Amino acid sequence: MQAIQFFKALSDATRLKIIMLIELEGELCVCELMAALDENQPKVSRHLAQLKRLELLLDRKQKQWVYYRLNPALKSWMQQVIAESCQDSEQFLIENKQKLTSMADRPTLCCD
Amino acid sequence: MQAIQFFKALSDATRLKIIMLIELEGELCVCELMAALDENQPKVSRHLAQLKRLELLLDRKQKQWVYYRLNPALKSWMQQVIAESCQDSEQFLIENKQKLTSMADRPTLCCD
DNA sequence: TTTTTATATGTGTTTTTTCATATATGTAAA
DNA sequence: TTTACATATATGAAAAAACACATATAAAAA
Repeated sequence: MQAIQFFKALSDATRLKIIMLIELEGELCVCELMAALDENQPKVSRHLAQLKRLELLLDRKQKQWVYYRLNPALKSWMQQVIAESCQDSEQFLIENKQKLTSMADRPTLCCD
Repeated sequence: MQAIQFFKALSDATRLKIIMLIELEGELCVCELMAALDENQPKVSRHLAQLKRLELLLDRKQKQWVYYRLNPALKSWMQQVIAESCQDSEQFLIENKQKLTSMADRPTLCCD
């Protein structure tokens, strides 16, 4: 992936928040992202599909849930950008982290 | 400036190239950017105005030219992002660097 | 099997972004 | 002053992106 595509992927608030929340949590499924972002399912799903198509995210299906994680094959400067911008965006994410934590019936990852 | 605005600013090829060329050259005026990018004046000017409004660039007038440079007040992670993406974009910029170098009647900076 | 929950996608609309053309400003030289 | 040139801005059209709604698929539960 080229720099320009990378920046385009991060230039939408929904996608940027998805990337940052996954950076913080390691892995999140669609319904967790819906709760954290307080957005409807098709909207979240579409942005995830775009990020997957661009190979920023990988997905993995477990039972009825699809979990998304950052693609470890991302160029390292891009991984750094995600980590650094995330550190600088406490305020940008504060509500979303709160909503994720207080989500009802949050699926558990512990048991494969 | 927040991360989202920063990524939006870099998400257009013309703006990204402007930023990268200025990173490489230190300072460039509108007519040099027109030559390097092979784009018309209003287009270059509009993107420069946007980058200046976002405080990514500062400008300075000398004779009839307006020179643009990176704003040194930019957060350091943002400066790093510019430097790193620039290093990773040799191919993206190769024609533009060539066109800048071979520009006819390129204004000189030496004499204030 | 039927129902429920989770996720994905097709379609039409709205919003945002980009761009070309026209116009304006400011400076320097004639 | 006028003119010429470099640069800046305004406006409307076109293109691209994001959106909502409806529907489709798939897996789990009843």
